[in-house]
Formats: sequence, structure tokens, C-alpha cells
Amino acid sequence: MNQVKTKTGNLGRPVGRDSEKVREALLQAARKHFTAREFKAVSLRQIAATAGVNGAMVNYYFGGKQGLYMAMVDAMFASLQESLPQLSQNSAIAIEDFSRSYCKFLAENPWWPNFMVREVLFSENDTREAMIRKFSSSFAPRLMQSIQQEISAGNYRQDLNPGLALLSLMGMTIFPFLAKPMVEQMLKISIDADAAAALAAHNIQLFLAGVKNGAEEAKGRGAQS
Amino acid sequence: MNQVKTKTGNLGRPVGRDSEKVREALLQAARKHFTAREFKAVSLRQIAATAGVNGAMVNYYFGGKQGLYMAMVDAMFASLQESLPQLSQNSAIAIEDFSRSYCKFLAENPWWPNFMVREVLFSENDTREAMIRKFSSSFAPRLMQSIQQEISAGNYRQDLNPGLALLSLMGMTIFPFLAKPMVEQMLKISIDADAAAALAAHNIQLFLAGVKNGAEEAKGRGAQS
DNA sequence: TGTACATCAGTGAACGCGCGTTCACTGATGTAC
DNA sequence: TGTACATCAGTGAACGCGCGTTCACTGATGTAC
Repeated sequence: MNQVKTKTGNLGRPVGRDSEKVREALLQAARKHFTAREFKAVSLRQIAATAGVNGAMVNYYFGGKQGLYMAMVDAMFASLQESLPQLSQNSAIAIEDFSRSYCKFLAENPWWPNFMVREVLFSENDTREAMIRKFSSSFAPRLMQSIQQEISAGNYRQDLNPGLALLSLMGMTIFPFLAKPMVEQMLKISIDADAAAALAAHNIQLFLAGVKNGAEEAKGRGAQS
Repeated sequence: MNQVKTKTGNLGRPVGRDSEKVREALLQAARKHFTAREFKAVSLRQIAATAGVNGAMVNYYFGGKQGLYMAMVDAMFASLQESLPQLSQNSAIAIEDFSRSYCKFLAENPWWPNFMVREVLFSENDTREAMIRKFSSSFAPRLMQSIQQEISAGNYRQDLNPGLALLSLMGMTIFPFLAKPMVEQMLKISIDADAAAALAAHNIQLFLAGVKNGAEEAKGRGAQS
């Protein structure tokens, strides 16, 4: 029909850009929106506007909305791997080390817990299954192994259930960051690097005292009634 | 136009129903879908199909999708109030009591943590603010008051931060239910009433031992390094 | 008790909107000769 | 070095679909006389 309109200056191959920048801008914009809102509530037009590129670029670079989301997930896991190299090792993970590293990581990447909850609790895609499998087959056993060793060594009490102990430790560590808005209003603090470090110290102290062998009165008190 | 087609038998005032049942069916269907998926990902046609009523009924009874959601939220908080009467009292809440009651409640209402996370962490509506305010002005202070009393009485150690201690307790209590799918695969258990009771007992024991006054060696060990 | 009519509970087709995606183009850039 | 042309990176209008919502109707039920 009217294919002869040679007016707009935005058409044609752009002069300044390079494609790596466009990809990166889209990934960053995607992370900003997808971690703040639910998948269906984020529109490609929003993401493209934030990234300052044309909406069709999402399909051009990532094949669609789902493709962009999955690329973002991959990038986030890569940055997790980088921040927490312990994850990739195969040795047992010391409790103190886990607690401190993870608190630090969460303070530096506050969007992470929200993302994980969305991904693992609420989504229905393959990432969720892969994530659960990886975590429960690699990370968790190594922490449990560490707990088991301490029990065998007589440092933790003999009747301690290693699985429940790990659960407690994870809950203490992760929950404050998860419930961040509530926590900040409740305790009138802001969860920054300092607060995270204080939390880690508190958690380690509480956990170690809680699982320590030898305090017979405390054991009796919790189990009864 | 063709307004004279007197064919379909579904038109006109239905004979058997009463309106309270329709309302109730819609609320139940809404809870089923809204707790399983994100708000935008749930369509009124799905809800209406589950409830076995016409899609326009959502607007008829609740004024729209948002109205149905808010009615569902109200109903869920009402049932919480019923299950946990401690919430409505004004006295201090004992730690053991909180842990046990809440574990029991969560085992009986497994959709609750997902709902709360969605409502408090992810949503942007007024319910979230109201929820946070209510919790941090009523429930949390009463638990903290309880912790503070124990510190003053010399039962918990003097240097314990009551806010962080409460956070730890909440994390230990809530996280396992939140991460239910991961936990069940990780520990190869299913989180039923028995497991919840075992968890509550474990948490109480760990927490009480962890905050107990008098164990000087454990304190030193956690704070250093 | 019978009848006329307003009300009430609900239907289902249709509407407009925003979404993800597609596609015909565009013009600068790289390459071959 | 110059030129012709394929490629490449990107544009923006358009498409169809499913969504929440609206609305003209419907016929059983309740009410007045």
C-alpha cells in the first residue's frame, strides 16, 4: 500500500548502538520488572521502554517474553554462582560460613529472595524443578553433612535431627530478607550490610547455643508439655 | 436485532439456587485459584467455571475481579482470627504457645504462607500496608514483650536482641511451610500434622537453648571470628 | 383463591483494551571485485 | 580506491487473542389487590 513513506529518521540500521548493549539493557530492565511484579503483570512494552529500545527487540534477541525471562534467570544464577563460590565446591560447608556468606549475599542482592520465592514457590515451569533438584541434591546435603559431623564429634547434641536443624538455620537466615518490608517497619531498622552482619552474628550464636551438646536443662524444658 | 429467540433453557431466574451458595462457591473458587497463581494469571472465566456459575456473576456479586479478591482476603483473615484467637487478645504471647499454635495452624491451612507472601511481599495494594501495620503494631510487640520479660527475669541472656530473637523464631517457624515443596524433596518427608508438631517441638527446644542465660562458652564461640 | 405486575437472580453475547507476536520495510555497515 | 550489493540491526504498524466488564434480556418468584 503506502510503502513509500521515507520520512521518519528512526528507520534503518541505527548508527551508534552495538547489539551487546541492547541485550544487556533488556536483561537489566527485565530483572527490574520481573523481580518487582508478577510475570503476567509485566508487559514487554514496559520492559522495552525501561531499556530504551523497541518492543520488538525482545522477540528479536530472546525469541519472546518467556525467552527473555529464562535468559534473565540464567544470568541471575550465574551471578549467584559468582558471589557464592562455595556453592560450586563439593566439600562440606561450615555452618558459620554459610550463615555469614549468605547474609552478606542477600544484603548485596536484595531482590534475590523475592525472585527465589517466585521461582520456586509460585512458578510452574522447569526452572523450579531444576532448582529444587539442584538444591536438594547438592547444597543441602553438604550442609547436613556438616551438621552430622558435629553431632558425631559430640559437639552438637545426639538427639538433634540434622534435617530440622538445617531448616531452622535456613529459616533464620532467609526469612528476615524475605519479609524485609515487614521487618523494617516492625523493628524500625533498615536491612543494610551492617544489619545483615549483625543478623548473621546473632543467628550463629543462637544456632550454636541451641544445638550445643551438654545443656541438659534446656533439652528437658523444650521437649516437655 | 434478533431479540426474539426464546430457545435456550438457561435464561431467566434460575429455580434451584440461592444466592448465598453462589457467593460461597465463587469465594472458594477464588481462593483455590488466587492462592495457586498470581492475580493477573487468574481469569474470571476460570474462577466462574470452577464455581459452576456464569462469569458475569463476579461482577454481579463482588463488583469485579478486585472486589472478589478483597472479599476473599477478608474471609481468609476471618478464618485466621478464628483459628488463632491469641491474635485478638492483648496479653503477652508465650514463645512455646506461639510456635506450637502457629505450626498447627500452618499444617491445617497450607495455602496460608503462599497467600501471605503474595499479599505482603509482592502486592502493592492497601491490604499489604494494613497487614504490615497490624502485625507490627499488635502481634510482634506482644511476642517481643514476652521475650523482654524473660530477659529481665534472667532466663534469657542479657545481651540478647529481642527483635532479632523474634525474627529467628518467626523464620524457624514459617520458613519450612513456605518452602514446602523444596523441603519435602530435600528431607524426603511430607509436611503433615505430625511433622508440624515435630517441627514445633524442635524449634522450641532449639530456640530456648539458644537464648538461654548461663552458657558462657557458646556465647564466646558465636561472637568471635 | 386468582391474576397482574414488579422484582430478583442470572444469562450470554458483545465491547474495547492491552497484550505478545509478526512482518514488511529501512538504511547503515561490511564485503567482493 | 570506488562501487554494487548482501547483510545486519532495528522499526513501527498491524494482527489476533483473551481479558475484565457491560448490557439488553429472560423467566421464575414474591407481592398487592
